[in-house]
Amino acid sequence: MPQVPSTRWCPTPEQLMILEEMYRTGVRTPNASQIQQITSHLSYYGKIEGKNVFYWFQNHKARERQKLRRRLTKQQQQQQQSMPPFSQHSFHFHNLEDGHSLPLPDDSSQLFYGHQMHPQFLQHEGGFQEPASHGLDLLRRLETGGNQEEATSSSNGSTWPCGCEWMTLMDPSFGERRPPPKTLELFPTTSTGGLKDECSISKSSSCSASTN
Amino acid sequence: MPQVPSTRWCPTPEQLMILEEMYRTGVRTPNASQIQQITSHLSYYGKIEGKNVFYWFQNHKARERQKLRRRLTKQQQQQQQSMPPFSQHSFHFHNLEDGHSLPLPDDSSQLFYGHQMHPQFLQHEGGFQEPASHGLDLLRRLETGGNQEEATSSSNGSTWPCGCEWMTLMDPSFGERRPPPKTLELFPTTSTGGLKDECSISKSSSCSASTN
DNA sequence: GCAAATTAATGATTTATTCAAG
DNA sequence: CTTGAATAAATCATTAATTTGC
Repeated sequence: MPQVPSTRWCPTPEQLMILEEMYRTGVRTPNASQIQQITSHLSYYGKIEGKNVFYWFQNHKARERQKLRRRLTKQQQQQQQSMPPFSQHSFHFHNLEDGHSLPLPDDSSQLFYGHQMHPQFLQHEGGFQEPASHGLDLLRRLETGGNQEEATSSSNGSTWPCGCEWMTLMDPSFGERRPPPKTLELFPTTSTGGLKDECSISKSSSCSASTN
Repeated sequence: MPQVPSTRWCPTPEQLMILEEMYRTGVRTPNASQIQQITSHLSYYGKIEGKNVFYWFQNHKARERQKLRRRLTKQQQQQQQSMPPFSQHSFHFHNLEDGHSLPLPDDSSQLFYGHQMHPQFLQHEGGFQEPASHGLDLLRRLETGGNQEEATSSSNGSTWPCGCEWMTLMDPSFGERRPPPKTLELFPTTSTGGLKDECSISKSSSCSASTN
């Protein structure tokens, strides 16, 4: 019996395919409600949570970029090697192995691209016998119209589309796995122990308690 | 009237003082429920959200570390300058301006330190006439005992103490500010436009759709 | 004294890096 | 070795301090 519930999400092929298609279509950094929607759609194909979707886009974006970068620096290095050894300095300071800021294809918006997407959208050869239409029209609705947020940002007004998050979990419906019987680890692994702080209550705050 | 509601959180002096004291006491990376608690405690002194607490610890930790790092590198440079110019090479590769991985005082736990804290804890000279005891015993309860999570992690089992988050906002009670009438900016500033993707549905996933 | 202009702090996001499961 | 998860670093952006000319 599956007594070790496997700690991390394992995407099903369908989920993966849809995510990749969304990425190809331009989705890079979906915001909270978009993630919510994507999650519920993908949950049709298997267990999934919002954070999985979030992390997936983060990682995929980063690693695509990384792939590109490696490819470019490799090219550069080959060019460098094919040059006379004189011109080999001129770096030496700054980017020694990673090319810190290259103009790479990034997301250009917090929102989905509005441009017309490939209309065939995953309908090429029907890789799965799953009711692909199910996830499909939902996704399409995501991209074209049905956003009803943008005025429903409840608490603050700042949309805070991403970045941090927790507090209340979102979907206690999908997963129902019990926590692994960890032994209440107070000092997980890197117990540097001695606290050794260096902070100082430097200055009292600036803006006094105005209701703003 | 305050028609421009100010987009970002401005901590009150009390909030700031409490946060700094918690930091000094060893709190570095509180997890979701801890942030929840801290937030509700601090909300006594003014409007605040969970993400504010999260960001505060992130930033404070990072900037303390940065301060230390700068101090150290400055020392190093001075030492370097007071040396004969022979020994000036020996870096040149790796950390050229930031000392990428120094053994700095970091958080040593996801949880609060259990060690005995200064028992006076903010009770030195009563900087504020606020009922300081209010936030105080609450904080103390945070540090010593009253965690009832660790078994209440609802959805997945992974505590996922931090990192990302959104979906459902947590405290719609504190803030009640309307969203600033932003003009629905679809392409914020850096409209790189062309999408230029480079992705490839590289490989189908590994684990098939097991319910796990 | 006081605003406009500049600079410094710091709240909020994004990106890079690291860890660890499989 | 791939990749989900998490953390740290870098960056952006806004607000407060501070300076400067009047």
